[in-house]
Amino acid sequence: MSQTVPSEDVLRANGLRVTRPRVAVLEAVRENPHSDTASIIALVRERSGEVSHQAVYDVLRVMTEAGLLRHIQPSGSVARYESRVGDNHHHVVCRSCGAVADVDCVTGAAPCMEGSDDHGFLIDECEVTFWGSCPDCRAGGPGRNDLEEIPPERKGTHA
Amino acid sequence: MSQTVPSEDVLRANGLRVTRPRVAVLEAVRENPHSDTASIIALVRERSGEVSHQAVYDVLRVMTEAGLLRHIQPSGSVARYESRVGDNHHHVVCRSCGAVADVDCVTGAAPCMEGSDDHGFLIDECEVTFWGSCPDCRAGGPGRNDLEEIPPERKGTHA
DNA sequence: AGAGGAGACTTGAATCAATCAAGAAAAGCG
DNA sequence: CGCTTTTCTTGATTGATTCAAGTCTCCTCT
Repeated sequence: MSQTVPSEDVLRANGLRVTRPRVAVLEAVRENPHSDTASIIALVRERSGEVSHQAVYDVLRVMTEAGLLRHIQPSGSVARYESRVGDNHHHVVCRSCGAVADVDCVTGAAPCMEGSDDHGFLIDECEVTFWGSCPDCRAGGPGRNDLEEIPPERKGTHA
Repeated sequence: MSQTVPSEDVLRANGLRVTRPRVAVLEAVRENPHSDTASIIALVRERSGEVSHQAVYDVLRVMTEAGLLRHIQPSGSVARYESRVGDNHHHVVCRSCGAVADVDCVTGAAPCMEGSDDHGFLIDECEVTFWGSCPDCRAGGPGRNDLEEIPPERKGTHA
């Protein structure tokens, strides 16, 4: 896996300068996929001492534009980042605690591009988000955060 | 279509009190699908005189919980609402101007529920967002807003 | 029809993610 | 080794959304 390539090399290979904040952000996201910005800032500071929040925002934007990171933002959530890019995967989000997990899309190569009328849009990406409850929340288990229950806006869609 | 049912009746039928702000919000969203909250506030005030922004937020939340409205929020966008609920439709969003259009999902009844490993999540909804450019933006036409080009975070997904 | 009470609205302040701006620091080049 | 450009820091600001307290009004029950 490319996960073993040192972050410094990844940065250089993508034409990005190697700085302490950048290395720290990349490693934080690699090790903690789907983290939000606040968590990433905390992780970066643990790892690398004081770094301004602005630097983290800048780094996340630059690395996302470079294709090193992917930015996701389920409804009602703040921005989250992951280092798994370039493949064909989607996400499942827990309505109760906001937990996110990856879902490979196995239904053929382009299952969702078969939508009917595209209204003349030129489509380049299909993003799929599954909503439900995670194992911990269903069990009322330890992983359950005391977030407000996120209302299922329209249950039964596709089910 | 149910579009012809008076908004007052729709509210009553769903156990919601009939008030001036509620009627105005429902009609505004019916006539302007995919509007954001600020636009809805403006439309409501045109239609019905001064109404507090808080009232509009409250009404939108209550009507969404009641299943009368659906709330969508593509990455990087503010909350948007539509009155088309209960069916199996998705959205295509323009990266340049943010325009949203409806897309029926015709690939069988539950095309996207066939994701592989669901990590133990109990899934109740599958939300699909297509990203691309709308006809106006491709033409550089009059519909083009001067929004910053939203970077395609990972082009080619599913295409 | 009128009163009571729960629910809805208004006003005004607060929160919080995210962005903007200007100057200081440092990465990488020659 | 110094220069130039990019990046980082500091501090302020924006803007959507939420919170809180008080007033109003829709609906029901008599």
